[in-house]
Amino acid sequence: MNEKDLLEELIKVSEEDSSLTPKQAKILQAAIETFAEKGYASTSTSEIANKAGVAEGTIFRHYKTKKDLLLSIVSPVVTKFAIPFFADRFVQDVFENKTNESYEELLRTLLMNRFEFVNRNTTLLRILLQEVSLHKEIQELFQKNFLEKVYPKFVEVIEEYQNKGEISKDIRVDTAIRLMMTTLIGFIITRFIIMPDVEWDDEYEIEQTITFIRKGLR
Amino acid sequence: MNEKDLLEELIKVSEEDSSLTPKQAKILQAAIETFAEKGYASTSTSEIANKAGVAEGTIFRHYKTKKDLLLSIVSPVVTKFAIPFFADRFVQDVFENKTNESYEELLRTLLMNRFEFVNRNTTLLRILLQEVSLHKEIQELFQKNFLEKVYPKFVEVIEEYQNKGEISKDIRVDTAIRLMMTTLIGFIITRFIIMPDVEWDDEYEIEQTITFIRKGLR
DNA sequence: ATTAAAAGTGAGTACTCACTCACTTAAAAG
DNA sequence: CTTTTAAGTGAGTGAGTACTCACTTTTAAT
Repeated sequence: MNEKDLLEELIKVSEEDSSLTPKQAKILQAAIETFAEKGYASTSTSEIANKAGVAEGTIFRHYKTKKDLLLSIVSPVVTKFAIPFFADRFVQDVFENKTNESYEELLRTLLMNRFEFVNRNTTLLRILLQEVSLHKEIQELFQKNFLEKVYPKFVEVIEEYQNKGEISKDIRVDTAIRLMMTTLIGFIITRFIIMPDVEWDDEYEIEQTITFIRKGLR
Repeated sequence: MNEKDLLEELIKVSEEDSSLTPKQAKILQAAIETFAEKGYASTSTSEIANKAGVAEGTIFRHYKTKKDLLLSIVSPVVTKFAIPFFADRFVQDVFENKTNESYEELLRTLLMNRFEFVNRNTTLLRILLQEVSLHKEIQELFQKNFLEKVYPKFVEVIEEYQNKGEISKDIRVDTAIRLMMTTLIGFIITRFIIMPDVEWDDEYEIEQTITFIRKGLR
């Protein structure tokens, strides 16, 4: 049901201009399902072809290698996960001092934003987490996006709210970023990857997580 | 250099009574190195045999299947990571109300204890993290150890310190455990797996992490 | 010294792997 | 309608793959 959602999202994302053929979409869908279930290395191209209802050669018409197929799935997830961290209008306003809102609102927006993203793309995140440690191409993508897009913005935020007195000046900026991010990401991974089957009171957990960070850094 | 440490630790652990032959130790060492580097599925038994200086058949003399070899490496890590969470004497004292120390000391002991363990066994943790999502045998081991060994102890701790007024009673016990654990584990994984190459002021980071949790849950 | 059990070997087995290529079919361009 | 380009096919290929087994060597027990 939400399989379609994520595929649509990927289709939109992975090929900026050119659109995919129906068979190519089928290949992506089959690859995503199988990679998530058995891992990249244990998935054979013949299995993907079978599941997609396509000849094996068709895969290699569109993707030079099997690894190419993996990267075409995983790369847009990395960038999409990093970039919109700060694409939200409210967040941009905060950065440009257009609001006097406390950073509680910033945290909430940030967390809910990424929460929804992962909720819609759990399968893709699972593949990403499984493969990131084995493929340096993915690691480099991660590093590039983090260093260029996410990290500098976080430094701004922390420093600004240190000046406003909402974050303690006793804590180093890098340490504050680390604590904030591991709490946010730790929550999302626990919620969707480690324990997706238990019943979650999402609203409550989100609020408690925000409070935890606020009080922890104060 | 610390490769020997971890192997020795594993040897002690993996075979409770019987000792390993030299060749079997070589096999384990080679398997650990290669699994960590390329992942379990992309490592061939012939490669392990080569690196260990052993005939391929020797591997299967000691381990029924390749997966058996993986589990013999990973299983003791799971239990060793979970059990001594509370094996430390001080921590036991705390549980049995033999001390009036604040839970700041509990947190510090807990964190430093696990910090040192992972420091000595980073390679093994890397393999564990890589493979846990693909092998339900490992997942079950995890779940069993967590539910039986770690979780109940954590419930005790949280409730006790809620009564002592060091942890807010407004927060659900499960939520407090989640926030505490993701912060601790998030730090350790960031420190040793994600960013092992940057220079860390470990003492500082440990203290800040403890302060963060304390203030966050208060 | 003899026997029995365990450890070690490496060629062999049946099978799977990612990838190729000569070819057919469909779509787009002129 | 004709030509060009792209999409799709599937049998074929050589290089592995995990694992077996008949055999040799080493160790331990009597």
